[in-house]
Amino acid sequence: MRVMQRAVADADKEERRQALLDAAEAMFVEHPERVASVSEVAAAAGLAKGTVYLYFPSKEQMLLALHERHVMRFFEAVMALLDGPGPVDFDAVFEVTRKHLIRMPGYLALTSRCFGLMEREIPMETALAFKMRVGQTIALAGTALERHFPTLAPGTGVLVFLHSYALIVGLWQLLHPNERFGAAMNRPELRLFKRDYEHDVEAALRSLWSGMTAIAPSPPRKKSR
Amino acid sequence: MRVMQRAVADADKEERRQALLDAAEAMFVEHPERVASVSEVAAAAGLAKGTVYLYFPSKEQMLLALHERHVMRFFEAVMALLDGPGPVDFDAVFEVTRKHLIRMPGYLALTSRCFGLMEREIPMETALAFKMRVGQTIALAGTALERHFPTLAPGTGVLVFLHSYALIVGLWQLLHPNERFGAAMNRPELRLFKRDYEHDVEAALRSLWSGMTAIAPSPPRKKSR
Amino acid sequence: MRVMQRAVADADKEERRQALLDAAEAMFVEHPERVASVSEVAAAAGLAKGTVYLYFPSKEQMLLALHERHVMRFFEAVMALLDGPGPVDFDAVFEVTRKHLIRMPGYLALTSRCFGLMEREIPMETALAFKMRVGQTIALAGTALERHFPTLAPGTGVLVFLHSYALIVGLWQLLHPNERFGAAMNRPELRLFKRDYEHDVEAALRSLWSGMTAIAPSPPRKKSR
Amino acid sequence: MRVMQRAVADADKEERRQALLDAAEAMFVEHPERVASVSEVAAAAGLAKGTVYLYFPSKEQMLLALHERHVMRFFEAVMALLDGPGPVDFDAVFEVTRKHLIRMPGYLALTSRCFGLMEREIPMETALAFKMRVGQTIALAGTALERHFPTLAPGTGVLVFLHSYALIVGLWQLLHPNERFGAAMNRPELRLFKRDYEHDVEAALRSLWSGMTAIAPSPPRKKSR
DNA sequence: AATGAATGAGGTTTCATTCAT
DNA sequence: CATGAATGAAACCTCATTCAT
Repeated sequence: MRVMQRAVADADKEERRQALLDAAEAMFVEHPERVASVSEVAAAAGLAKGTVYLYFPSKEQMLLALHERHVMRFFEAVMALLDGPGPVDFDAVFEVTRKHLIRMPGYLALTSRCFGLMEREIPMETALAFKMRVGQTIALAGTALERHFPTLAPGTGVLVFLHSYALIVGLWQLLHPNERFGAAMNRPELRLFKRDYEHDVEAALRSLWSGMTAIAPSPPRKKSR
Repeated sequence: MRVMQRAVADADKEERRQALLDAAEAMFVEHPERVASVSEVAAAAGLAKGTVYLYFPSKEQMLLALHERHVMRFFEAVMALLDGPGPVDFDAVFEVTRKHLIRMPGYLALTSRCFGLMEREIPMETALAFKMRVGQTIALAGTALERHFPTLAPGTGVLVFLHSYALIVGLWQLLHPNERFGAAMNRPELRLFKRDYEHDVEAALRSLWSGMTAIAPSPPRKKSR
Repeated sequence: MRVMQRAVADADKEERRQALLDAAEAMFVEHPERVASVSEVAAAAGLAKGTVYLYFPSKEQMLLALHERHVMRFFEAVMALLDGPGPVDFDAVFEVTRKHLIRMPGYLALTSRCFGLMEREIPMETALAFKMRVGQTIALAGTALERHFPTLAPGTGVLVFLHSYALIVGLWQLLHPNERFGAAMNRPELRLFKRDYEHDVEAALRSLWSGMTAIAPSPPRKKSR
Repeated sequence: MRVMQRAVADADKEERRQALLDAAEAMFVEHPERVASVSEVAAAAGLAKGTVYLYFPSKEQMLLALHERHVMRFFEAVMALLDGPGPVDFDAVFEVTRKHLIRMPGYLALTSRCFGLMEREIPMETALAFKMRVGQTIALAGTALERHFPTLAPGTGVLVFLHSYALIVGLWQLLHPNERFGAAMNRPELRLFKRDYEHDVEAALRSLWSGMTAIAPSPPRKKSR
């Protein structure tokens, strides 16, 4: 029985908690189509199954914590941009989005797989607390966004995030590259699905934002990949 | 052992197949948060568990068939509109969308739950064939759409459908009403999530289309609910 | 995968159900100190783990069913005696008791292990229904007993069974032969526990009955083993 | 990490040991239907899980120690009565029994739950030593009892204790009030199980003793509750 | 001595799928 | 064709025990 180094200090424990989330995320990146079992996650973190339950009350709550980490990191970055000194336009926001959301491989897999899935077996109070934390964060970001886009009516900033988020997640589900099909995707009939997800999402978001903010839906100034 | 009337003629068999899909759909409508088990579906169709496997090679493929039926019915309706005699604008398309997609409760639950989920255990050829059929249908609809919206560049009609579809599915996941929270959703901090899905989706689609077709993102002429 | 002969007819199913109870009982006889796992019971019955759940909704309910079978068989035998043509005295009742209760190896092990243990995880309605069935059976036997022991005040016949039962179970727990101690039990200090359970239980019951029925607590007419 | 004051002196250690037993007993009183986990017991004693293993080699042996404490305290009280100056009759002994055994809520729960259960994983020598200590104590009490009940044949005093003990434990298992059934216990079919345990046990013991000592099974002189 | 983080065997239950009837 | 009994691979979670700190 090989026993892992113990996390005694609170900081160490937090680190280990994060390591478990890292492991779970890695499993999602590797196999976006399935939710790893608890033992797999534990093994990936170099820990034993039971140890996971020292850090999370249940598997579902571990996944919820991972999801929250994703969301919060994204909005931290958004807020850093919006509260920062520089000018903010669609491209700036999209840049943050691309980095923290679109290109984070585990993010969308978890998000789309666990919407609703997660809120089933999770204690209601836990689920509500999660929703409240996230809701307030998004509300803040929405308000901040309105400061930079004067055409946004008050209260619609939050909608921009909501709709954009939905579009990103939805498109990912439609288009996310599926390696298993490999060369077969080159058949002409499948052209439709062999799209460049990142490019598409940018175009779609630009359209959406242009509709919502009445800015011109001009094409990106440069190829943005 | 009560034995169901046997389906001998091909037409009877098709009918029974559809009955199974109907049953599966009904289960989704009733419990959008979980995938019914095979025996539940069979029982709901008045058949026995084993019989399902006479009509579908696996559970996953049954769900895929249901999904395909959804998609095809929607696009049939879209094509009927686009190929019909009348004028076509956003509102007309949205009306079809509302009826065949947004208000079909089982549709979105299945779609969001099974994107990717399904492609896992499904034989590659089956999955590809499905994708090809759907892809061609969407391509046709896209071309037809371009005839009615002259501002759409060639090849972008299909994108309108793709992006709209993504937006609808994504928003549903974010906002679809979750009965289990009940009164708790009235807390002010949760205001953000207590939205009117149908109204939001119309607004979001209007914004997206306005961006994509350069039509004016004007509000609906009348309250559209 | 070796598949067991299928039980299709209701009679076959009941037989298989009984076979599972037999298997569970056999495990108790072999290892009275532990409750066998579901797989062990299934394997002992020549079935797969999952099959057990076709016949019992849960492990606990299987054990409860076994317990009920024990109790019912015992009271059937008692009723056969009490309703029979012959005269009935303590010795006659004890003889039935010895055969169906004291010498049934799995009976007492299960009973003492599962009193209270079982009623924890069992649906309340199930537990109540069980109690009601058993309660009525004992009440019947109590009334029948009063017919044969005129000194029993009305309503006390049932108490005779209750107290006797308690005495038997309690004594078994104190004295049931524990093979693991083997020769060590011969140490003089352990003389107290190296009793003859069956003989003791007879003496104790005789004392109890003599007190309850005011019959003479005379020793058995002949060595009763 | 809050570290408890260390127990260095032997007296302190014994005190801590007793505190653990107190805690375990308290858990039994609170939840007679389940055996508390080691960490629950430790927490109830204000100690950490690992500390338990400084005082007891295993959980089972801790429970055995608690059981032994119960038994010994009871027999101490019995001996105090029997060796005391006053006259001794059934009522006097029953009074001690009621106080130290019948009304000790944790006592019977532990006893019935752990008979046999405990002797499984306990080293044989430990189990034997326990049995020997208890055996000698009971033997002493039995002899003392014979001094007060001249009708008891030599060597039968110990049997009175053994059988009484069995009756008390057995009846408790049958009748101990089960709160979870609540109002449902008022159904007429369940009348049988809705007995007054303490009253019943007195009546049963009186019958048993009357049979064993040939004293008259007269009812208690006054309502004994 | 005291702690509590880490372990992992062990147990119950679900359910997609097979196949004898 | 239709049935549903049988299967057994997963999966989650608990908790007694160990041992580094």
